[in-house]
Amino acid sequence: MTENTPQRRSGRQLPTAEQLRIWRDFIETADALRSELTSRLQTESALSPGDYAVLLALSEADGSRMRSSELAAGIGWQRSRLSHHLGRMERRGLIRREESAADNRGAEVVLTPTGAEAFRGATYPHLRAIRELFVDALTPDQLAAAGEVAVALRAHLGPSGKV
Amino acid sequence: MTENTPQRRSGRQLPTAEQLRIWRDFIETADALRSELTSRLQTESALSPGDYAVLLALSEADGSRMRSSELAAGIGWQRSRLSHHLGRMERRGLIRREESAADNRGAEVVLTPTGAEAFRGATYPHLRAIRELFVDALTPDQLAAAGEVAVALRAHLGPSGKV
DNA sequence: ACGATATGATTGACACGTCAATTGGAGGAC
DNA sequence: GTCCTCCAATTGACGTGTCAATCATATCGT
Repeated sequence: MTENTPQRRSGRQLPTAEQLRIWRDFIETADALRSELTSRLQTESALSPGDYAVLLALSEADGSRMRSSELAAGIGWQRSRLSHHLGRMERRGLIRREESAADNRGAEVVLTPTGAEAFRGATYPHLRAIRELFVDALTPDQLAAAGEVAVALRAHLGPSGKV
Repeated sequence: MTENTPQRRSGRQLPTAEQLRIWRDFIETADALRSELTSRLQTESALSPGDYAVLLALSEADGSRMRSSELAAGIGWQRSRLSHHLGRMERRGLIRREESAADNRGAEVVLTPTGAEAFRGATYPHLRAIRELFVDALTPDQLAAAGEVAVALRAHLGPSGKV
């Protein structure tokens, strides 16, 4: 337990030390990246990644409005998460909630001018940050490889239907 | 804004649609992976990734005890985060806090038998899950590529010293 | 029409994370 | 010894995320 006993690589089920190192590099780097991007978005635009995802979906939506459940599905969130988040965004004036005409249970989420403005201001710096922190860090080959790795992982993960 | 206007690729600063797709695949997959692993750890061992990190560091420490600030540095957390987390773990009996003999300001974090037991029970399933979800999903080449991508991203990100 | 059930959305409780402010001892200058 | 400053750690406020429970409306079967 305390020594690095030579692995019986006869092939039971545990990753080797090298595989584990790669795993940690991978997941920690992804985290560091997400965290840096979050911090830039926050300081440059006063938006969280969640805010950005919601505003992006809304600004692409017909009439800048969506049914709450469609929005949740579109960005892959649980309804409960969206509901909490919309509450916070509504307090800040980024969105507004209206009753749905078609279904009295439903709610429609509407982009406010304030929200649209915040999104416009955030888009360019955000995309630039992605380019700086991700795209520019990799060679074209590495970028392609990253894409393939992601696809392979997702395929192995997702047959059960997760997103 | 609503049409996909042909990008002036004359090379300003924004990622192309393809680069953006890879970025999203990458970051969302990493998230999905983290989330699935978290969920397994939780259901199989009733531990969060944070708990696991703390218990791992403590169980490797001399005497199963560490100064709080060393622990924070070891797992790369802010002190405040650790403090909050230790509070929750202490309530569950996984660790204990003692005053440091050497420095009356300091605190020592001690692994309890309960905590040691929880960690023992969690280790094997957790490593197996990493193998199943990550290692087994990739060809050896892809695994190596994932490692290189992580290193390149970190290098580009970290010269300033982030972790 | 009416009761059972399904669905859209919200709520409450709680874990987790960050930031800023605070507490209280350590250590140096004098 | 007395300040002043530094440092370890905690605390409070608040945003974020999950899970389970709740509420109200729709909808289906009869």
